[in-house]
Amino acid sequence: MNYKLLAERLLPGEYPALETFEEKYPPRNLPPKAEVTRLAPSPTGFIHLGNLFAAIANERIAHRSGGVLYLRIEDTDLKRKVDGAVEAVIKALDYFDIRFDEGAEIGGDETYAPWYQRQRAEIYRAYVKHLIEEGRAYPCFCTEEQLSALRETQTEKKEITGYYGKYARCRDLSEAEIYENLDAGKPFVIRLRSLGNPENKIKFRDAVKGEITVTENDQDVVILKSDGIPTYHFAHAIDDHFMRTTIVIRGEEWLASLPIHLELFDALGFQRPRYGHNCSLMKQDGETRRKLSKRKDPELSLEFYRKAGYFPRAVKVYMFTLLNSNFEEWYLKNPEAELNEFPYKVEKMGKSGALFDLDKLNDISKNELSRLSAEEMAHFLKAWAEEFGTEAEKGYFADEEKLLKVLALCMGIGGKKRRKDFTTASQAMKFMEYFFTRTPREDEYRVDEETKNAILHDFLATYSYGDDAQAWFAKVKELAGAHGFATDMKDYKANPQNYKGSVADVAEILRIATTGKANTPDLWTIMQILGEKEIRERIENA
RNA sequence: GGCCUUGUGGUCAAGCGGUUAAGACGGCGCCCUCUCACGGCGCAAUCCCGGGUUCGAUUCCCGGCAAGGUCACCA
Repeated sequence: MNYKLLAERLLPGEYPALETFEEKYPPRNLPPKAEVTRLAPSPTGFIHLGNLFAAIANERIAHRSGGVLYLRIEDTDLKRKVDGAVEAVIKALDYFDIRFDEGAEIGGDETYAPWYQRQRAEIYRAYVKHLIEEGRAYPCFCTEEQLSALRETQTEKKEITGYYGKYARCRDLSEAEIYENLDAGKPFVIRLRSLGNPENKIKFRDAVKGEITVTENDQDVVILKSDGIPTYHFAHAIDDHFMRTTIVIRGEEWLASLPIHLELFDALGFQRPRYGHNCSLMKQDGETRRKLSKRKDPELSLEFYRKAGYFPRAVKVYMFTLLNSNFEEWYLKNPEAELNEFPYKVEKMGKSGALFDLDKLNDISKNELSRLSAEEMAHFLKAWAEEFGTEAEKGYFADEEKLLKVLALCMGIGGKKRRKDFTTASQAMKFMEYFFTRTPREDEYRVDEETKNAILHDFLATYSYGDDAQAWFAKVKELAGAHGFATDMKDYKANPQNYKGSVADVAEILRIATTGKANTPDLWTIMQILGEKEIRERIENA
């Protein structure tokens, strides 16, 4: 068979000599240990935790080594395209401090552009043509129906499904048959003529999994679709070669197609990049666990965290704890250090899929939020409220002085003890609510109406806004004693039968009367912020 | 089903032939305390199973089992 002629018929026209691509996209001029990594999403615009997980890994590996992180868009499947998706991806990752050095819609060094695969058609086709000329690729005229029929019979016979060996019908088409099909105008795809044998096991060193065994590929996979666009596998080989990727960190769902990629790199005569397959995030689902799924699990979406008002750094810290097993210990020892100072190691990446643990994230969130200054917290909350808050909540930011006071109180900023009352911005807004509006009573008084009224009345009678915390509490104690409540907690615990209750119960009445809640931060401070007029009004109406 | 990966408390995990098997989250209890939150102290809870190798296996080997992934002209 004259492959040269066939190639010309299949992909007519002049293509640049292959060496010109090598020259056009030369090896990068980087320090010896620098790694080039990438993120290669398809333009669906949906970016999720799994993406972020991989993004952080790739970003750290590139930037810690003085290398490059770039963004490539895998838009070979038109069905997946969504407008504005690329910007959405960039924005979403930027929220977590992940910046690309170059890539689609980013620019940077243009040497390795374009970053949209659809714009790289010429390169792919040149190589496909070359493969055809070498007899390593061939046209396949099988229809979708034929292919699914094939799959069915294979399944029935309990054989491995796919296009390989004796089932690769078009592989051994005669020259005459091929031209006959072509002349008839039948659509075709180009398949790789695989030379592999699944009996052969290859030892492969995965950067995160370590030594693994892979089975040689024998599938004649499609490399060029009937629309003239390459499949992912082929584009991956070409692009990661010419964009000079040194290491590919991707989800372990790709492990199964690794044999294909290895064969492709070899067939093209390219040096393979290193690969690291990281585990996927799992979720407990009844008895079993499964991969977090886009349809069932809202917490997979990054948007979920933004809406709820999780602090971006908190999500990132959580990702780090899952990504590198020694991160948590390091962070405990270096609480003041920048996240980027952490010595990220590919070898420290987990080998098994971790269950996504919201409790853990929440704990981290509390801690991260408690590290903020009042100003930083105000800034964060304001940005959140503007986008997601209610009208009332937006109003909290009108009186900045008061807001900062509230925050200082809520978080104990400036004081001896930090409070950790909330994990998200939306919780924080709820937490601060009673400072800004009179909220409906959430907790009920645990004393009868008469006692309550008497206590509130007497409290107001002696209340003085100018009292300091100690003087204030002394009065509360006095009030407690006058109404038959214990003033000393120890004594109360020893002899509860002697009293109607304790100062704690009296304080609770005052607390509910002013805030509507039985549990709040320090009452005296709250009263100081609210102001005398407001306190009196609230208590009188309680 | 074939192929691949993984298997230490409820969760994330350290561990690399000899340990009282770290630590964190969660749970429980106590202390602090006007409530809550914070903080401090403490408790319970783990090496998937079966064979080897070895004086000794969580650790090495083999075999099961279980879980996950993947088998497209999607990525």
